Amino acid sequence: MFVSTYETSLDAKGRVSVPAPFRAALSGGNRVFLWPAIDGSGCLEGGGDELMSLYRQTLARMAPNDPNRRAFMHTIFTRSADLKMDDTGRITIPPALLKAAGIEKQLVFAGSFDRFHIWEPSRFAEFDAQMAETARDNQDAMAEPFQQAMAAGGLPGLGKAGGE
Amino acid sequence: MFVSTYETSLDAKGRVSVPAPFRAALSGGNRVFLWPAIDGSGCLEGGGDELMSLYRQTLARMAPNDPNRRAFMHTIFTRSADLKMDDTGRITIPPALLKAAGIEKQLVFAGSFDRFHIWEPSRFAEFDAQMAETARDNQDAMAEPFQQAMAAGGLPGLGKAGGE
DNA sequence: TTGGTTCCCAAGTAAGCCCATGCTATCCCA
DNA sequence: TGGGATAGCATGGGCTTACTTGGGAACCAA
Repeated sequence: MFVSTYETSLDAKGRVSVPAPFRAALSGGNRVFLWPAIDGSGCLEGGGDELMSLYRQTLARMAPNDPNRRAFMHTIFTRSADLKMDDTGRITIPPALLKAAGIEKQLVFAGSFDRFHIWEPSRFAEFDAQMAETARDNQDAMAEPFQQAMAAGGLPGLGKAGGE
Repeated sequence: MFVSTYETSLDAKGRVSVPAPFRAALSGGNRVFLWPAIDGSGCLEGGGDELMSLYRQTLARMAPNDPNRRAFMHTIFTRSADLKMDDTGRITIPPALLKAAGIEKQLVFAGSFDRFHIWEPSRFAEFDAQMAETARDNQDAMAEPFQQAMAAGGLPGLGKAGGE
C-alpha cells in the first residue's frame, strides 16, 4: 500500500531513489511503470507489476472496437515508461516525463493507496491545498460509504460487534 | 509487452533499429510484420510471430464465405511486409509503407501492449494529444472495467481479499 | 558491370550495474 | 533517560556492458 509523501531530488545523473516504503509496496518487484496522469493534473502516475496487470485485465474487459479502449491503451501503455530499479532502488525518469510534470530537480513522491504520484513540489503544494479544501467541504460524500464499510467489516480495532 | 515510445530515424541506407525493449517483447524471434493500420489513422501497425499467429486463429474462426474475412485477410496479410531483423536488430521498411505513413527520416515507435505502431512524428504528436483528451474526458468508461478487474484479481499490494 | 541487399565488423555513447561512503533512525544497554 | 552501537537507507562515483549507428565487404539480380 502506497502511503505518505516523500520529497527528494534527482542526483547528478538524473536518478531518484524510490522511497523505501514504496519499494516495499511494490512487493519485491523491481519494475516501475510511470506515465503522465490521465486526469491532466500535471503529475506522473506510477505503479508496479501488479497495477499494470490490473490494467491489462481492464483492457481485456473493454470491447476491442471501443474508441475509449484505444485512448486508454495509449495513455497508459504507450505514454508510460517501463523502468527498472537498480540495486539501491533508484530509477531514471525519462526527460519527456520530467518535462510533462515540470520537474527539474526537486520532486515529491505521493502515495495513493494502490499507486503513487510524482509531483513537482510547487504543483504538489497547490494540489494538496485544493484536495484538503474539497475534502473538508464534502465530508458527507465519505460518510455513507464509510458507514457501509464499517457495517460490513466491523469497527477497526474493536471487532465486528464493536465490543471491548 | 510493448510499452513506451521511442523516437529514432532511418539511416542512410534506410534502416531502423527496432528499440531493444521491443525486440525483447518479440520474445527472441527476428521476424517482424508491418502493415498500414486498419483503422486508417495513418500509421503502421506491427508485431511478431505471436501476434500473427493470433490473427491466423482469428481467420480460422471466421466463416470461409464471410466477405469480411476476405477484407480482413487482405488488410493484415496481403498488405503486410514480412521483415527480418538483422544481427543488430534493424529492419528496412519498404518504401510503400513509409509513404503510406508519411515517414521520411524521423519516426516514432509506439508500444501498444500486444503490438506496436510506427508513426511520422508530427502525426504522432497530433494523435497523442487527441488520445490524451479522449481519455481525460472519458475516465468513467475505464473506471468500471478497472473496478471489475480489481474485484476479480485483488488490489495491488493487498492480495485478493484486500486485507492487511 | 551496376545497383541494390544482406551480412558483418567496428566504434562511440549511453545506460545499467556494482561498490563505497555518510547519514539517520532505531534499538539496546547502562 | 541518555548514550553508544548498528542496520538500513540515500547518495555519489566508477566501471562494464550492451545498444545504436555508421560504414565496408560479399552476394544476388538486372
